[in-house]
Amino acid sequence: MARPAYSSDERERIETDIRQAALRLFGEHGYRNVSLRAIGRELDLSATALYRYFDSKEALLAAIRAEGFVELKNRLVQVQNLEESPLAAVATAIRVYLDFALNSRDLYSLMYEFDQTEVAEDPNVAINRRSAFSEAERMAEALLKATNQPGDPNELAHLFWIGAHGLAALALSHQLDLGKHYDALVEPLVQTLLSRIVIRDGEKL
Amino acid sequence: MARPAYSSDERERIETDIRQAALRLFGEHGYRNVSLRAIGRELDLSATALYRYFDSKEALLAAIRAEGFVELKNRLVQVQNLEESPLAAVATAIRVYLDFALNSRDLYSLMYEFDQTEVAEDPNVAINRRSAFSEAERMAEALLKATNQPGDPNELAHLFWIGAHGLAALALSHQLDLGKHYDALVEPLVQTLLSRIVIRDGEKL
DNA sequence: TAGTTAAGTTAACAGTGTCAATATATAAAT
DNA sequence: ATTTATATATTGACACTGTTAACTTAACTA
Repeated sequence: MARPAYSSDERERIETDIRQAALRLFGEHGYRNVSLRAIGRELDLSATALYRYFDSKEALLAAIRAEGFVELKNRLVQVQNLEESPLAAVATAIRVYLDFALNSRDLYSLMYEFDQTEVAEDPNVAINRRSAFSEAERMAEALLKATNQPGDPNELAHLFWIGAHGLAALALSHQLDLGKHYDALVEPLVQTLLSRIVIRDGEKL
Repeated sequence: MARPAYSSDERERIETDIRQAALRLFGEHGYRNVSLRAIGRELDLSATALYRYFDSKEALLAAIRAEGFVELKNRLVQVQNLEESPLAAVATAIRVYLDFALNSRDLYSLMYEFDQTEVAEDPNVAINRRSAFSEAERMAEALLKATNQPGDPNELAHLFWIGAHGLAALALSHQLDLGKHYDALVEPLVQTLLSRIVIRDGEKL
């Protein structure tokens, strides 16, 4: 009996290489215009070899999406670990979210692309997306608790997410030059979102 | 010398038919999965005949996008004509925007899809998009004037747009079930956005 | 009637995602 | 050491894609 020629680590490494090469090419030329053959060429593999790692081109895209939400979640977790007050955490998180969207715009675009064959989202993507969002909920919950106010953490988290994503999406679809209007828009947006929370005297933003 | 066999009206009609058939198919199966042959089949035309009306499949998509922004602008204009107070106009406009996004979700998705070959947007799309946005600016300006407050109408309009689009985008990418949370989310969002404006006593929303 | 030309078709091209058949190499079993 | 099993990868093929060039058709004017 034969055993796998590749160790689990090696396999994972190749899988990651494929994801990264694909992400770069998708970002450069657009998902539609990147062929599996082109991805394979980048890694000295044939197009069909990719099928050992992903069921289809669409599945490869889903894997990239899923990993993007993991990365986003990690950054949001880190914010909570570093920031002390819940209020500061939320304000920083919104900036971190925007940095992620704008600096990894290829990845972020793929994560939120609407144009999917099926209305149903890839299950793995959905899980990781919810996992990232739950960090926003945790922050909202902490904020409500700290300010001693009633309110639904889920609803508040949605408001934050809506604001951050709305800003990012407009910036990415050429509707907004964030480089130019960053301070003029991000500040008021954060302030507006936080205005729903009564800030205690002396609390620092 | 021969003259066009089709009148200008007839040509425009066919062009519209193509756009509509393409939009429907794109919505059903996704842009990537709809071939020009499939669009032609729908209209009893060969795929190549479409090239008499659009330079490429991408140009057909751009035409659909452009027309979407015209429709959106028209609805925003209508809101201003019907609503009396600037405050009511803004609140209604946000709901109209969301209705448009959710009821014409295929069209709206195409309008805001990130995945474009070129970073440069189609010029015609850009013009119509700005034209729609300028209606939001007009409303913001009227609102500031009516409440007798300082502030940049452009910045305020951006905040409205960010909120509306952020909400719509999350709803469209499966992150939000607006049918379930419409009241719970749209109301607070509108309130939050309007909280930047000091509302005079007795003014009706 | 002849000439001009927009509208549409057909045939072909290079390139696509994907699958079946095949080769290659490595680890275990004999 | 040789055989055997099997994960990995390649090759060749399939139906289909967007697009172009060459061609046909039909309607208008001169």
